[in-house]
Amino acid sequence: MGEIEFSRGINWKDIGSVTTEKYVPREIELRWQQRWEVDKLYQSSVDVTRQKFYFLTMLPYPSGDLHIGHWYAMTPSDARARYLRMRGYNVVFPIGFDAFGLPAENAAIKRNVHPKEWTYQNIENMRGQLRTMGAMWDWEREAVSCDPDYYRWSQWFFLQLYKHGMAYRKMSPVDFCPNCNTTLAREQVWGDDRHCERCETAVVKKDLEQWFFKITDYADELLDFSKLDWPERVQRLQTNWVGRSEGAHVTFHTESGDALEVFTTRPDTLWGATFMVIAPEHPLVESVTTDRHRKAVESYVAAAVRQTDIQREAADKEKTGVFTGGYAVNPVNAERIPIWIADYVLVTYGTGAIMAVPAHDERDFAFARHFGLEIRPVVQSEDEFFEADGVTMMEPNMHPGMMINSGPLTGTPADQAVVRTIAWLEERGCGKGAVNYRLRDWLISRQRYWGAPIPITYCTKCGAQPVPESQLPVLLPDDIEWRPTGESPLKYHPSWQHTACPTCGGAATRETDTMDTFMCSSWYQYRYLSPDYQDGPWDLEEFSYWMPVDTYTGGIEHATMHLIYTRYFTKALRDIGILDFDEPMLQLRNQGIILGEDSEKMSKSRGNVVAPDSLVEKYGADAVRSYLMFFARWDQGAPWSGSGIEGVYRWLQRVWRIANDKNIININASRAQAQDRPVRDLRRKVHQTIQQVTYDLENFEFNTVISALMELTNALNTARKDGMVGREVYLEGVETLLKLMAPVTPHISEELWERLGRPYSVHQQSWPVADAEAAAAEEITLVLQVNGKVRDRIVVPADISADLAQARALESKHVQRYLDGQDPKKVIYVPGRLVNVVP
RNA sequence: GGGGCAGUGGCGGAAUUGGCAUACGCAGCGGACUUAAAAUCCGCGGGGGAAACCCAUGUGGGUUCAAGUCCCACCUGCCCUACCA
Repeated sequence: MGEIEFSRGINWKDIGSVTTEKYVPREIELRWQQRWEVDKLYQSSVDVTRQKFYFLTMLPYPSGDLHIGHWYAMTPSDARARYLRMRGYNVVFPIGFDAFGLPAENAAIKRNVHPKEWTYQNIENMRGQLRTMGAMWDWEREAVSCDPDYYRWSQWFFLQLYKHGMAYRKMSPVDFCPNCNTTLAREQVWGDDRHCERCETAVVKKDLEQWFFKITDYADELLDFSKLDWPERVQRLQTNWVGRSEGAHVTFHTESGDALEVFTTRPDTLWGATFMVIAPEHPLVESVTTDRHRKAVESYVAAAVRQTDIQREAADKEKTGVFTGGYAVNPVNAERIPIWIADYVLVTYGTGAIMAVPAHDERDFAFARHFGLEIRPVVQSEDEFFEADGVTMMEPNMHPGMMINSGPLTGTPADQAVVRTIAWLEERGCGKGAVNYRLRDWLISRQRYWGAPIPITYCTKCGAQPVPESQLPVLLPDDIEWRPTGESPLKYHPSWQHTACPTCGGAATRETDTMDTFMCSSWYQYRYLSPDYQDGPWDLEEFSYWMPVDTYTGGIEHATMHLIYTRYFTKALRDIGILDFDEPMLQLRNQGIILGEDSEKMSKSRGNVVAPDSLVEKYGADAVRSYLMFFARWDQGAPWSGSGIEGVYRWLQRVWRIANDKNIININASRAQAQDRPVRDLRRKVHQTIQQVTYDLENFEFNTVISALMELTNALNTARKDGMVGREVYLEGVETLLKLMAPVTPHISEELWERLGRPYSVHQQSWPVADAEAAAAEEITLVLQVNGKVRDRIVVPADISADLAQARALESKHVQRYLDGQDPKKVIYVPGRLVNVVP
């Protein structure tokens, strides 16, 4: 190891031009981080004379360790926030923790550490790790969702929703994760095997009394993205999630007179309904079933309910079902059609009952063939020359066509079929146009301890009663035993749930379920602005100045969870009158995912996890930050490369050298001596780089920010060696480079800025403005093509006229060779780029 | 089954409005410095060919003076969704 020491010694002796010490990132980074903090450099405050900018990145969950993915999400966002600050905006860039949730409780069960202790320890640890990034967080605004000061307002919002009829309790079949021992929202159940978003265990259905928010009231409004600059992909995911479909509600009647309503998108096929199917859980199962069929029906229903969704929804599963013995009457033609029960009809969608039109629906067709039911075509497609026939048809006809066999509507052309049928139904009062959504109300009850208690009490006399606002927060008790029973541990606390009814004062019990953590993260962007405010969820002065969020960044995995909930939440608060805008976050951008070096998803079990802490230790935060911006398109992500980071580290060392080099002082004495051409070339590069970096930061194209900065560094390095540009111009270049680097690599920029003797702080400088004249090329290389193929290149003045450019092109020997002495048929001139000669 | 995104050197990627394909970097090769190595610096770098040139952006067509970029079909990979009436 002594050899290394020795080699370091040689370094300074041999390279005469280097007269300063080496770049030791950790040393300068720690020093500047402390200085910025002492100076409160990044503390933001309301200033109505300035244009505000609220820049937000999704708040982290305090898992205990800052992952490289956090860095990837946060440092480019920080760079852009810093850039906007230099552009003169009053920027707020807050941070906090989404601190309630299952992992804390699982740690408690596994390692016998209190969830609270586990969470706060992790937060403390992550605060330290976050500080190493050198981001411009305003720590004064930090909010932690498990603080009573925070969840008090989560509970308060619950009460507001409750009072306005937007929160309700209902018994319903819900998704339950047997591993996490809690119910889940529809949004937290993923994949074709219907697994828990967190632990990947297959969910089961349970009938439970649960609390819901009426997000479905906002289904249509959630489809409106006109006020938002959000990625198409997120818009599409949310649109599909809401799943709006237009059609009609049609009321059939059972023979005993019960109304049996169905939803259909194809009312025009009503005359082709040959049977009905209701879900096994449908309320009419009991009454439509005849005694003769009761036994078969009961066993089918019991089996269906026992099955998981996975089994029921297996795509290639053969259709199953059972006849009830009952019949319904088709309102359009008074026909008597049999009522079946089948699990392909879902009780949770539409009305839980369908009219089956096997001639024009794949599922109904398969079912009808399987059970030998009638198939009656009622639509004849224009391109079908054969007679539609239910006995011979091989597959249902899904194509548009003219209505046939449809009584009074026979002959209606395809483009009017649906509209006219609905009008006809409405006239007769047996149906009406309707819209149905896939979206379901947001289930917020969780049978877990580590969450905000739902502020409701149950009184034997008065029923469910909201906890009075003056009694908030309903505190979580600390002394608790964790038993994964499928019920909230709060239920087993000896005294906590017993309380007095707020209405009659009699004995009452508290709701023991806690709230979904997505409730806490639906409004954190508001609390950040005044986290210590006691008289309301926020300080109106801060709120009205900063809101809404101008730019929001985070992962796309939240498209149909957090991002849909927080939009809903804002709209609900607007309608209650608590705030006055429609959307919480105006611009959204998503980062991609970093994979391990083996191109696999990073995981401890694969052993391919990249630890940011050790990278920072080795290369410094600035190198890690710039590498994360450089190595991939930010919105796409890529596999990590351990050797790649060496490249940006080398770049920073080169910057260090060119800015520190004491020869700067001697780089030719004056502008007079400096050579005109190299001066103009260097200045052009400097101003082109300003244009490029500005454009790229505006557009979230961080990888090309770094390559542009590298190119400028290379140009400065060449200029330094050639020694032909003069001190003044060289320094203009170095200073501009440092300012352009400041958002990306805040520490080294600040250090070198100071070493150049410039006034503190580089982060308080204004963003360089490109001089368009300096950036403009004087000479351009004109590409000469014949028939679109490059044959020659000539250097011409940038402002060359079209005529002259074409003339010069035709003079070229290489062009003439292809012309064979003939006049060209056509000559195309693209100014500043090329001449294409077509012979 | 349905929908979407992507495919460019050995690798990550660039090409902003249809106009020089491969910027920037990694890895590699050659050189300088060194007793040697590391570090650093300089240079080379899609494939074929002696050269003129030819061929290359997943494959095959098309539009155009000109296509990585636009259109059609297909292949591969990834993501979302899934009996949604």
